[in-house]
Amino acid sequence: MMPKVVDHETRRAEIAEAAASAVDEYGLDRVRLTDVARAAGCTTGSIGHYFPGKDAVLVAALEHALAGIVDSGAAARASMGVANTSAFIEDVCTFLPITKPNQRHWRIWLAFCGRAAHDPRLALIHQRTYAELQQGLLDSMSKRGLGHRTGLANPEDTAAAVMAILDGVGLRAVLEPDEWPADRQRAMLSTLLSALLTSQKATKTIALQENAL
Amino acid sequence: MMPKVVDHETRRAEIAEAAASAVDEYGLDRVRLTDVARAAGCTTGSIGHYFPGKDAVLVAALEHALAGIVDSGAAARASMGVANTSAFIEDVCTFLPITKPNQRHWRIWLAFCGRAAHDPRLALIHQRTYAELQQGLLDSMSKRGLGHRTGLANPEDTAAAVMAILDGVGLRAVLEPDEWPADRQRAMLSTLLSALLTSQKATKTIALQENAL
Amino acid sequence: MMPKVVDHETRRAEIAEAAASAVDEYGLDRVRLTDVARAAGCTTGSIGHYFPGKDAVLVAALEHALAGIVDSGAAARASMGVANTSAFIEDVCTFLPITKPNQRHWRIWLAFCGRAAHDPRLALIHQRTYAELQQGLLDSMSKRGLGHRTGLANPEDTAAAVMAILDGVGLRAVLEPDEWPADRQRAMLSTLLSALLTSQKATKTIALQENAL
Amino acid sequence: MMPKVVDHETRRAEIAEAAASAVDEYGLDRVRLTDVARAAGCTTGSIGHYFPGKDAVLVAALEHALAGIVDSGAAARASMGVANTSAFIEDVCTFLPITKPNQRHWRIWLAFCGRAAHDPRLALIHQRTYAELQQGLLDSMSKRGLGHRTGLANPEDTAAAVMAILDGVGLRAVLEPDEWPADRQRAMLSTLLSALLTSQKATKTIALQENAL
DNA sequence: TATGAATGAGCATTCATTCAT
DNA sequence: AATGAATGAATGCTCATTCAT
Repeated sequence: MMPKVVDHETRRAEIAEAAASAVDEYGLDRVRLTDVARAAGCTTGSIGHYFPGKDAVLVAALEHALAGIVDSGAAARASMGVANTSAFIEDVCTFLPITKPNQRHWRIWLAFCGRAAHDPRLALIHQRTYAELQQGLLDSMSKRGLGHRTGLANPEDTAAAVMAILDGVGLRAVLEPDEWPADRQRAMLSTLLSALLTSQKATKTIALQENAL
Repeated sequence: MMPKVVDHETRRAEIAEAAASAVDEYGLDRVRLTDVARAAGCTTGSIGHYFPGKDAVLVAALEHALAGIVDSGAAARASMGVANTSAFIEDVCTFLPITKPNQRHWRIWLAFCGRAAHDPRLALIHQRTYAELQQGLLDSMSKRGLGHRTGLANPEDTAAAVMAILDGVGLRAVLEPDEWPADRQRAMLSTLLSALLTSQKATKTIALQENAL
Repeated sequence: MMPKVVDHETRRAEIAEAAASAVDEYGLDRVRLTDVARAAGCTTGSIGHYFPGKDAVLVAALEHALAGIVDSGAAARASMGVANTSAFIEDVCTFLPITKPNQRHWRIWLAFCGRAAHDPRLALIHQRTYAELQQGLLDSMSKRGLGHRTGLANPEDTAAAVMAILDGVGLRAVLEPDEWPADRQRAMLSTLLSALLTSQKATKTIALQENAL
Repeated sequence: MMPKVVDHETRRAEIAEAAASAVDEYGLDRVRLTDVARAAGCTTGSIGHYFPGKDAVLVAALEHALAGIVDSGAAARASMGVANTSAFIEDVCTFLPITKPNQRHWRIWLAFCGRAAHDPRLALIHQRTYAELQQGLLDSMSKRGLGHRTGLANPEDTAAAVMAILDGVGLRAVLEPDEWPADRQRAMLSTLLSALLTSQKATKTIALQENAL
C-alpha cells in the first residue's frame, strides 16, 4: 500500500518532468499529450491514471520548472554567511538562466506567463512562487544586513525590487539568449543590484537637487 | 460600376486591432478566428482576403500591441527638454502598464513572449521592438546628458539596463495587477532608475572594497 | 441587339477556352473559378454573366476540348480521296495526341472521363462525341471502300473497333507521354489498323479451326 | 492488459476497399472522408490512424482497384497450357470490365486516370501497373508461342499493342456500359486480337502494295 | 495498472456564389 | 456589364479523452 503511493508520486513527478521537457521542445501551444507520453516512456492512456487531464499535466510541468528555479538559488543561500553586498549578488545570480537547466526552466515559466492572465490557477501559482522567491531574498538580505537603507519604504519592497531586476534581466536573456551570455547577465544584474543596495543617500540627494532646479 | 471600395491597409489594421482585442479577451491559446472575425465585424472568410491564415493574423495582433507600447512613450519623449533624471524617469514611466490600453498591450506582448522561443518570426519581432525601444531610451538619455556615468560600460548597456528594469516592473504588474497599481509601479521604477543613474561611484567603491576582502 | 448576341457567344467561347486551359494547368479537381477568370482576363463575377455556375463552365471546357479533337481530323478527312488503307490510317493518326494542342485536348477529355460515370450530362456528351467521331470514321472508310471485310459484323462495328484502337493508343500516350512519342503512336496505330482492315479471312479461319478443337 | 488487437495492414486494406467502394459510389471528386469512414464502419478520426490524409486513402483505393484488375486475369493465366491464339484471347478477356467487380475497378481506375497528369505519384502507379500487366501478357504469349510474328518489332511492342486494344475496348465499355455488354466486348476484343496476332504477312504485303501505289 | 484503437467535437481553411456599387 | 469584397457552407484534420482488453 504505502510503497504504491510512493510509486504513484514518483510516477507523477516523472511525468511532470517529461511534460516540462516536452513543453520546452515543442512549445506550450504545440505540445501534445502524446509528446509528453513519449518523453515519459509511456502512453497517453497511462498518463490518465496520474492526471485528470492535459491541463493538470501542464500545470505539473510548470510547477516542476518553477521548483527548479527556486531550488537553483537554494544551495547558494544555504551557504551564505558573508555579510556583504557582493555575496548577496552572487546568490541572486544563481537564479538567472545561466545554466542549461535553468534556461529551460525560465523558458517554461515564460511560456505559462502569458496564460496566467486568463487562468486563475496559473496566476495563483505564479503569485505563490513570487512570494516564495521574495521571502527567500528577504531572508538572504536580512541575514546579511542588507535592504534596509535603499530608497524603498521597507525591506519587502526592496525584495520586490530585486525580484523585478532579476526578472527583467532574465527575461531578456531568455528572449535573446545569443546576445545575453552568462557574463553579461551577471554583470548587469550585479550593477543594478549594487546600485539599488548602496544608493539611498545619493538618490535622495539627487532628488532634492533636481527638485531644487 | 465600381465595387465597394476598401482600403486594404486600413482593413488589415482594423482586423489586427480586433485580433489583439480577441487575444486579450480569450487568451492566445483559446482565441479562434471566429472570435477575431466577430470583433472585427466580419466573417472568417473575409479575414482570408487580408491575411493568409490565422498565424498571420496573430502576428499582426502582436505588432499592433507592440506599436501601442512603443507609441505610449513617444509623446512623452517628444515633449522632453528638462535635462534631469526625474524627467527621464517620468518618460520611462509612460511605458508602464498603467493605463488600460497599455495594460492590454503588455498582456498581449507577454502572451506572445512564450512562443518566441519556438517561432523565429516572433523572436525577430521581439528583438526589433527591443532595439527600437532601447534606441528611444538612448536618445532620451543622451539629450538629457544621462547614462554616461553609471556602473555600466557604455550608454547602450545603460539603456539595456533601463529596459530590464522597465520589463521587470511591468511584467510583475501584469501578473499581479491588483498588487501593483500605477503608483507602486511608478515608485519602484523611479527608485530603481534613480539608483542606477546616480550610483557609479558608490558602486565602484563597493566593488573595490569587496574585492579587497 | 444582334451584335450583342455575337459578343455574348464570343465571350462564352473565350471563357470556355480559358477554362480548358485552366483545367489542363491545374487539374480538373484543383482548378478554381478564379483560375478560369484569370486565364480569361476577367473576374469570377463576370463569368457569372455567361454561365450559371462552375459546372457549366467546366462542361463548356470539355466541349471545347472535344471539338478540338473532332476538328483535328476534319481537315485530313476533307482532303481524302486516295482509296487505300494507308491513307485512311493517316487520317486516323491525325486524331492522336501528337500535337501540343491535341495532347491538351486528350488530357482534358481524360480528366472528364472519370466523372462521366457519375454525371449523366457528361456521359451524354461523351456518347455524342463518340457517335460523331465514329460517323466520321465510317464516312472516311466507306468512301475508301474499307471496313466491309473485317472480322466484324458490319461497318459500324468496324468503326467502333477503329475507335477503340485509337482510344487505346492515345490513352496510353497521354498517361506516358515520354514513352510514346508521335512516331511510336503512329507506328502502333498503323499496325493495329492495317491488321484489322486486312485480316478477315485469317481471323475467320483461325476461329473455325479453334472452334473445331 | 492487452488493448484491442488490430492488424494494421489488414485494417488498412479494409479501409482501402471501403475507399474504393466510396469512390465508385460518389465519384472521386465528390467522395468525402466521411463516406469512406461510413463504408469502413468507423470514423474519420480512426482512418487517421492508418493513413496520413485523404490523398493517401484515395491512393490506396486506386491501388486496391488496380490490384483487382491485375488479379482478375491471374487465375486465367495460371490455368493456361493450350498453345493457341484463342486461349490467349480468352485470357485477355478476363481483364475486361465484364464482371461487376471488374467494372467497378475499371471505373475507379478511369477516375484516377485524369489526375495522373497532375500527380506524379498517381502517374507512377499507372506506369507500374501497365508494366506489370504487360509483363503478364508477355509471359502468357511467350508460353503459347505467340507474339513473335506480328507486324510489330518485338514481343514487347506486341504486348503493348494487346494492352492498347484491351484499354480501348474496356474504356468504351466503361463509358457506355449499356451499349457494351460482355458479349460485345469479348467479340470485339477477340476480333482485334486475332487480327493482330495472325496478320504479319498480310500486313506487310498490304503495306508493300500500298507503298507501290 | 497499462495499452492504444476509436471516438467525436472543434476549428482553420477553401471557394463558389452573391450583390452593392 | 463588370467588379471584387463579403459571405457561409463544406470538409479535412487534429487530438484529448474514453474504454475494452
